Amino acid sequence: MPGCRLRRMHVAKHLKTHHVISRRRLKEELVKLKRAAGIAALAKLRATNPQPPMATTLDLPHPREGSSTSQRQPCANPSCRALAQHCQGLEKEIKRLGRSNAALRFSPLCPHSSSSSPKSPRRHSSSSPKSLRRPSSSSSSPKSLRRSSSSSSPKSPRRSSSSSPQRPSSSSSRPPPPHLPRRKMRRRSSSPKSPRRPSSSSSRPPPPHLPPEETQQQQQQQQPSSSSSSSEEDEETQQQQPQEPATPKQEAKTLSARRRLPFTSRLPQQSSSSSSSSSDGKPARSVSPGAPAEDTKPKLGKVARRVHRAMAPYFTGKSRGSKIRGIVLGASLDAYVEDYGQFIFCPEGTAKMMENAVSKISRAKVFLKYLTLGWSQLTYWTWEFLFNIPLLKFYPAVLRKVGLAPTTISLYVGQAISFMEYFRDTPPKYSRITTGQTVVVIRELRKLSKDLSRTVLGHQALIKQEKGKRLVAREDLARCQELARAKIPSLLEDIEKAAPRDPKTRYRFFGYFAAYLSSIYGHRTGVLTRMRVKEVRAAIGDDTTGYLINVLEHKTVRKFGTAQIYLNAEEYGWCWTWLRLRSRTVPTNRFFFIFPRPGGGQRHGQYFRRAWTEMGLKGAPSIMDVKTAVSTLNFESNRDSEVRTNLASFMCHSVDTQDHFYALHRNIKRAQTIRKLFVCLAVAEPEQAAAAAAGAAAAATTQPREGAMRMRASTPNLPDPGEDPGSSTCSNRQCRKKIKRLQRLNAALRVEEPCPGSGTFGVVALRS
DNA sequence: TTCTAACGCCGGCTGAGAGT
DNA sequence: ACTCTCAGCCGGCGTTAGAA
Repeated sequence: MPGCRLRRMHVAKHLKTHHVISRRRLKEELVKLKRAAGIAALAKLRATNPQPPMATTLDLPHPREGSSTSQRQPCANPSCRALAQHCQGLEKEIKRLGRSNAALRFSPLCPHSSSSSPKSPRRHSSSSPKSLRRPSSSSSSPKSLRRSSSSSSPKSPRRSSSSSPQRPSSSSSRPPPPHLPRRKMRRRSSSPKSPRRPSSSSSRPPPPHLPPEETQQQQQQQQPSSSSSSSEEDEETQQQQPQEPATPKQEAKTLSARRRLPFTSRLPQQSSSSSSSSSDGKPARSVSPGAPAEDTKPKLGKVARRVHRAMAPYFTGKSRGSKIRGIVLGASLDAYVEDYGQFIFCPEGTAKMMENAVSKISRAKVFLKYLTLGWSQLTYWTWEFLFNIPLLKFYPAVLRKVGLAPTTISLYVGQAISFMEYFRDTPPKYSRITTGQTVVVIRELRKLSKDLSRTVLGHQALIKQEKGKRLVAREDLARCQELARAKIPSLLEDIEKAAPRDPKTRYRFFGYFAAYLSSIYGHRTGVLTRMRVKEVRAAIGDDTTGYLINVLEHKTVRKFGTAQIYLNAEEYGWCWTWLRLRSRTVPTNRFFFIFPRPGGGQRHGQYFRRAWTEMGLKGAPSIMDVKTAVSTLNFESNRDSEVRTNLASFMCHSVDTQDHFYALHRNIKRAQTIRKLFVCLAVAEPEQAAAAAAGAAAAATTQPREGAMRMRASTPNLPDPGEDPGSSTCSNRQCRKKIKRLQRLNAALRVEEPCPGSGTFGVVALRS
């Protein structure tokens, strides 16, 4: 007040002492002071660089305002500045849309401009009322958000879009938000020939997320869409295109992709028709149901297709990696994901584990990106987008559609669960999603994961089947050993003759040495690449007994202890020669094999393949293929379970694992033998059938699982299938009889007679 | 009938090879 | 450098059988 220099806390009380001013003036002054205090508080808050960034721009100089605000300094927070710019863009967009809306409202082609009244019926599932709560707008305060959500009845939930923040959600003057359910109702109620309403759709803001009821309905309505619906949808998506929330610069690279986001995309088959229909305002031409090429592909719901189109750009291109890593979710989400990354990051882990952690973060980003599709970026910070169960259900389907293998899809879902659990335990400060909702999301993801596991099992079987096609032959393994043994000494000589740091000869030696050791022991690549110099130097033994190298760092060290490599004197001599030459290469680490990066697994594999080809052996197997071959030979050659176990253990995996993943002994030959036994069971005399059953049991034990072994252990009278049945000294008469029968049957089956008919072989064999 | 230990299956999760 | 995908252990949980 003029003349008043008093500074005290209770200004309102003090002003009452100024009896000369009117009540009205007093009120005005108080409002001014409150506003100034509020703006000062906002500026103070902005200075702290808050996360999530402030939605209000009240304390910032506004371009349209005059000197009153221009005196204030612009915010130093980059997120706030970006936000302010974004808001400006949106305001422009609103203006532009307002103009086009006004133009269309008075257009003669818009007979339904009045039909967009809020009274139009809407259908909404009431299964998840919380999910129907929509964040209202970008610049609306949290209060307004709550108001809009609470004011809208469950039956008519609505969200004002990011592009029209000023519009009150209950305003009857504006066109209603484009609720797809309503659209569906319209479709049902109107005849297929009814003209569509470009005005309402064009002026409508885009739906910020996929409404659950739509996804459900669309899931149910998988049949080819009618011409009107498809064109309508198409037109709407086209018109909503410019209203997609802005994304940071990294996403600008995928701008073209973003333009194909759900609700912003055109269906490929419909693009031409849509443009024509929207231009002349007539219903689009019908699309032949059989015409689309997509009919031949695995079917996805409409929503899933759209989401797939939005997600696909992140999974395309030569390098699979870089795209999903570059996903930007906005300041609030990115900050949270960063925290999550710090949580899963293992500082003590290997380089590989760190890589895996990076991938895991990226997958969490994919999950978030997926759920945020269609939402305004300015409302991400509420995290309400997470609670979208119907959309969640499409997650595996969309991942499958972008070309991920079942195992990877399972991993994606599993890591989404991990992320959600972290979210449940550490909810972001401003999250509006309740713990109950988080639990529901996790439960849903677990269900998805469980359903996927069935597919994964089938996939694993297929993978193993594929491996069978490229199984390395026993002869090739033997030849590999022979050739590598002959070549390695000369390679070492070459290294000695070559320039000190010449990598060419060195890598050839690595390849041959890896081939040699792998073809003998079938170790994983990691055992060789992680073998340290000191471990080779510390090998146990001497020239007469040979040398044993214990490799400490490998994948299954916890279960099987050190991986062992036994070398004879000559082989160990190669190692010493290499260690002598190794120092000339200026090694950067303490591993026996030197690669640019510690480990260097993939390079090792390349050198191995190169050596394999140089030796003139068949195919181009990986080291894992050789491991598979060695495992298979173990199963085929060793019927003694103890020997098998020992060999498997030396390869640092269990017999079960070997049986499950590696050993390809369940081949056609074995199946043929078993079939013969079945045929015998069917056609032979009861006595012979019993013997055949015993034989079948023996044949089946070529895949001895632990259970089977236990079973045998509990029935000591039965001979081991590997040993000669006749050698059994069982005192049981019945048993001896049985064994003799078995002997006869085995002898009969050994007669390799052609089997022209499916059922005749057994008979012929038995007769013989 | 209930409790408990043993056993085996299967899901979860991590490590690592392969590919780009 | 990063991701995809396969490999493979670990632990939870259901089942079974023996003991109380």
